[in-house]
Amino acid sequence: MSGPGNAAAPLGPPTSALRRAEGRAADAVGALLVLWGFKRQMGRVWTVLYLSERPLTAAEACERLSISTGLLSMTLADLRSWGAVRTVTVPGERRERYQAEVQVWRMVLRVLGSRERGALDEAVRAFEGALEEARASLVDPDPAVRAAARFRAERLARLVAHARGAVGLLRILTEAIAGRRRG
Amino acid sequence: MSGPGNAAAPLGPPTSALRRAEGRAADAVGALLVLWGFKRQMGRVWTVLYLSERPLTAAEACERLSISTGLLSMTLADLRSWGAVRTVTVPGERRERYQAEVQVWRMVLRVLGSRERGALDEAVRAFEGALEEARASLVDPDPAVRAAARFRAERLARLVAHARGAVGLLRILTEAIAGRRRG
DNA sequence: CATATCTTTCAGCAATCGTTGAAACAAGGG
DNA sequence: CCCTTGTTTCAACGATTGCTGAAAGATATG
Repeated sequence: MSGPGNAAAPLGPPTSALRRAEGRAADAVGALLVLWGFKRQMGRVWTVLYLSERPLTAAEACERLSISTGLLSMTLADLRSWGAVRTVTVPGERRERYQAEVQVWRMVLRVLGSRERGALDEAVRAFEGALEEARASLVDPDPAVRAAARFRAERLARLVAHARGAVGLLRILTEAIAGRRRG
Repeated sequence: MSGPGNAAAPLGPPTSALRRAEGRAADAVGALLVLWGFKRQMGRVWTVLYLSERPLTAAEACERLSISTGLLSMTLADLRSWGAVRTVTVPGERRERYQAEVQVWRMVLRVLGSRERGALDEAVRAFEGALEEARASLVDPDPAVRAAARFRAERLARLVAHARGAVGLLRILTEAIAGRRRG
């Protein structure tokens, strides 16, 4: 009991064009996720699972991606927290297997609907706080300060409006596509 | 000739509630941009300019943000390359002044329309390349390999479709809001 | 052309982030 | 209960990124 592929299912070809294809796709998704402020490995791991016809074990995924089990474990935790990967337990099997969420749009929108939503909410709070402080200067003895306060209050109000607008747009998008079939 | 505020216009209050408000808003925007894979200082610099009733000099911006002129210069280069900041030259003035793009939506969409567009195009190319390689294995002597190739080819095709769909959605969004007034 | 003022570039340091390998932890099976 | 197998956590290290200060590059002025 040592080879990477064992009992349960005949493993794919150890090194081949298919592996290269997997690697390319995985790196492409990884790069996309990095651009969007996520971790590269989240994209790579998800992709390898997505391109597998059956749930993979940790060892298999590590081997295909050339990463340590520690990193894989942490990355899987991230992915599960976004609902991008599910853990599958085969009845008589000891080790767990991991399976990619295949409904891509739904997954992406769920992330937008929570991560971006949270960030935007926080931004709104910050803008509103800043707006409060700016308004406090509307009654400053110095007229120049009052004028500056007016201007900043107006711009801060616009920032609040924009952030609120983005939240609204986000809600529309997520709700619109929430009630659909297929991913 | 040394104080941060000089001739041209009476400078705002050196330290005040308004400055705190600016700082809060700047940090909030910075955090948002980081989340989206940009540099924090891009958000901070843009915000300070956006909240100023007149274009600021480099020295003023550095002072408000507590960053070096070197960093400011690099950040301004980034911002200009995205069209988020304009350089303004006052007639008899030696030093330049910087002014924020105030049409926020337009600005955001221009960025999405180029940065994300480029990244997605690259992803599409990678997926298509991977798909080619997978298809090469469709004629493998080993039936198991052929089956694996079929599965991967199908999934890769979906990835291509999704990426293309995203590009399309992006184009719709940008074109839809490109022909609008206000930012 | 020399000088003064402002901007950009960049080598080097600082801080952050990513990754491994090993230890701790969990969950059966003898 | 111990041993085996599998998973998670985490300290330490390495790579990447961010920032500064100083030097080089511009540009106007005398």
